Amino acid sequence: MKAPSVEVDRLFHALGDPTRRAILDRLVQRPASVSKLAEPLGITLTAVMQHLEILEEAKLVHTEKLGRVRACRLERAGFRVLEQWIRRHRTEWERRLDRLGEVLAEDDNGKQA
Amino acid sequence: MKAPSVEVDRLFHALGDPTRRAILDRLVQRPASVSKLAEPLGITLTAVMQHLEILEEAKLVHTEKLGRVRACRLERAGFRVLEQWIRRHRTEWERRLDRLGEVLAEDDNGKQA
DNA sequence: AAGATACTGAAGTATCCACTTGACTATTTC
DNA sequence: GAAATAGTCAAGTGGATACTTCAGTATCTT
Repeated sequence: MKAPSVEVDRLFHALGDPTRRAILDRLVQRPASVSKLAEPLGITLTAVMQHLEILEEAKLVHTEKLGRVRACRLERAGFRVLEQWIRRHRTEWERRLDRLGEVLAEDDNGKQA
Repeated sequence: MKAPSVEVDRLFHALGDPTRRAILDRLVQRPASVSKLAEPLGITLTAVMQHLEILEEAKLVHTEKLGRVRACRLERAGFRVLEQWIRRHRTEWERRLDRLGEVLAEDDNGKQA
């Protein structure tokens, strides 16, 4: 019954590339066309397109072709998946780390021998 | 003045692999040795070691060799980087998405023509 | 001390990934 | 309608990545 992690895979993979995070940072400022996005990145249009596909699959970006221009903007869904993943993990994670803290404190006492 | 993104790179890259997330999920339950981690994964010890190196570089896991066993446990730092990244981005992200929402609402009105 | 256990290191492989080139298509704009 | 613009498609390349095997090396255990 475990959720298929493919969604999370795609998300983290998308976020794992600095060029893609740069694109996101750019789109936070304002929506943009593919060529506007490519300009400061120093890579070809084609490469940007490929990044955009990955960002779209991760539901971090939505694009839409209007005339000859492809308009790109942020999408909410991907970011929600990220927040959910964190929320779902934070609790157990913190519990485990707290328990660890206790153990390590004991270790430190023991270490004085 | 931009923070070097190499830390975030490592983090998202580490989280982008399902085997590594499985290892983390395992370590949330309890600390474990390399072979205990390898057991349910169906891959070699060596492969697990390689994943562990990546998780260590991302500061998600700490390992320590005790006798002939390498003890693996969660580490706080990586998770903190993740939470910080989100916190730092959430605000602008939400602002942008809200503004988008307005624009899209307008579009929807316009669409009725 | 001999054997088992738990890794470790080096090297190899197959696949993926970011990126390119170059030829092409669809839209403006003149 | 010709030229410029904005993107698209197919194919290829080089370097990472996720593994593997196999031959060690420490560290228990008996």
